[in-house]
Amino acid sequence: MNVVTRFAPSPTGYLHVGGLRTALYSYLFAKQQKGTFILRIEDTDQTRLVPGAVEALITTLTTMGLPPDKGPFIQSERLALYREHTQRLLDHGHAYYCFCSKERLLVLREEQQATKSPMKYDRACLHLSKEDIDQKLAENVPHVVRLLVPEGKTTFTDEIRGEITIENKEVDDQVLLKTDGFPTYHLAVVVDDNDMAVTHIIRGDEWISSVPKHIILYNMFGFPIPKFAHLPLILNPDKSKLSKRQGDVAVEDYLAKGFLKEALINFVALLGFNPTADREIYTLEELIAFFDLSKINKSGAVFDHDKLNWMNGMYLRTKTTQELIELSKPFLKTSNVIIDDAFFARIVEIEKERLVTLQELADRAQEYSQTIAYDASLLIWKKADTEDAKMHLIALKSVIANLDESVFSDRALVETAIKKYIEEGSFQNGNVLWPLRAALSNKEKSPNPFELIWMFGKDESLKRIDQALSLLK
RNA sequence: GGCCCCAUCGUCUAAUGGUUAGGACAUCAGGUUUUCAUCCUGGUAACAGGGGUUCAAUUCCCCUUGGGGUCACCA
Repeated sequence: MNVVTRFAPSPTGYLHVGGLRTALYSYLFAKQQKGTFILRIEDTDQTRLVPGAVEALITTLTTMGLPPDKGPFIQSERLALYREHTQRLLDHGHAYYCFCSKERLLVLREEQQATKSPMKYDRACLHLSKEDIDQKLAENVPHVVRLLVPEGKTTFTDEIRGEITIENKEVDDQVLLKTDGFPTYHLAVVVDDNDMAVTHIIRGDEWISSVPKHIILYNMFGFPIPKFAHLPLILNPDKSKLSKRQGDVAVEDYLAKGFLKEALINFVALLGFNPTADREIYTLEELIAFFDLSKINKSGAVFDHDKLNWMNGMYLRTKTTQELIELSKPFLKTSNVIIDDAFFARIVEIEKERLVTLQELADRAQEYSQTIAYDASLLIWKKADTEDAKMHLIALKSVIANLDESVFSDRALVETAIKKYIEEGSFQNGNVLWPLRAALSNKEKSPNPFELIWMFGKDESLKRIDQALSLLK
């Protein structure tokens, strides 16, 4: 049997990280089984249309390396299909018209809440006479079509959780077709998954309780029932369902902050699944090879930003300088950093190993291309004094001024030259290197002075030392 | 509240009817180093509780507790 999975988000305008993982797992499984990965847009709620959302979704999915094999199928373009199926249900008495107003439903719900009885539709419209119904229909009274949930219970086997049974009396007579003629999720999802021959429904845990409605529909239509795999939720640090209120949830936001798609994919893949338990870093290809629905965890996973940061740093460090330059271009642009290519290349080379995101590269570029305001006290090493710092900086000025340009081709050569000065004078490293580094960076923490000299070049280095010296009176 | 689901270090997780319960992130302490980062070494840290079953339970069963999800003409 040809495996078909689908990712079926509603078009909210961005891709939620939970959605990313759902899409990823669906993609991994389809690829591993040599099957088909479908994208379907669930836009049956006309009150929540977001312009451009479909395009944004496809763009993000594609840049994340998860392009669908088929689709996008747009539910709002398939209304006839849903109506047709609704009619079938009506004809067989599996569904019924409901003319109840929203006000009545609201009152009903409040009553049920007050009396602590089950929150279900009371089937007031189920026993309407044929004449009544025809008349209301003829008068265009607003109405919906509801599923007539049969008695009994519904059992299904989830690929991740095993057998689950829910009493049908717990299931509401779900609205299938809304007043506006659009289907609800429950109708559309069943009709479409069948129509598209989806074999494995991989989706979030929050859908588990509505599976009975779907199974009931599958049975009423006589459709074969697909496999279900409900993924554990991705959680906030407080263990609630990952939400906007507690940080970024949009994949686009992470991308914009300078997280790499590889890191995001890798990180999210490990939320609820552990391919081999002997390492943390996996390529997409490896994930495809190792993916196993039965090995997915049952419990929710907290989204740990610290680990994402670490992982992004790991991926960043595997990139070549040239790759990092390319990757950081959009960040330089949005941060309005104009910088010389060769200078930026050196910044990348040096900052590479202390990077967490690409945005930081743009930040560093900005800092290093600005003239700095000095904090004179920073120039003095804790074990030395002003006179000492001044003496060394003056001496170093001439050391650097006399360096051949060829020395600047290699960080190690710069280091050798400076170290030679230290050796010949039998100085302490700190006496020389601290003021030098501080003069160049005016930062308490920074790359070492050799790297800074190499990065800034002779002129800028001398200029910065001069500036520092002018403060040491 | 009804129903459903879940339960190993702070977090992500591995393993097993008999193990010193392993790894990673975070954290702490050392080493390297002028500082930071990297890197190296080491440490702290978990089987929610109670009953069973068993020669033996973290592992299997039950209960409790805790957490989560869901109860829309939203998905």
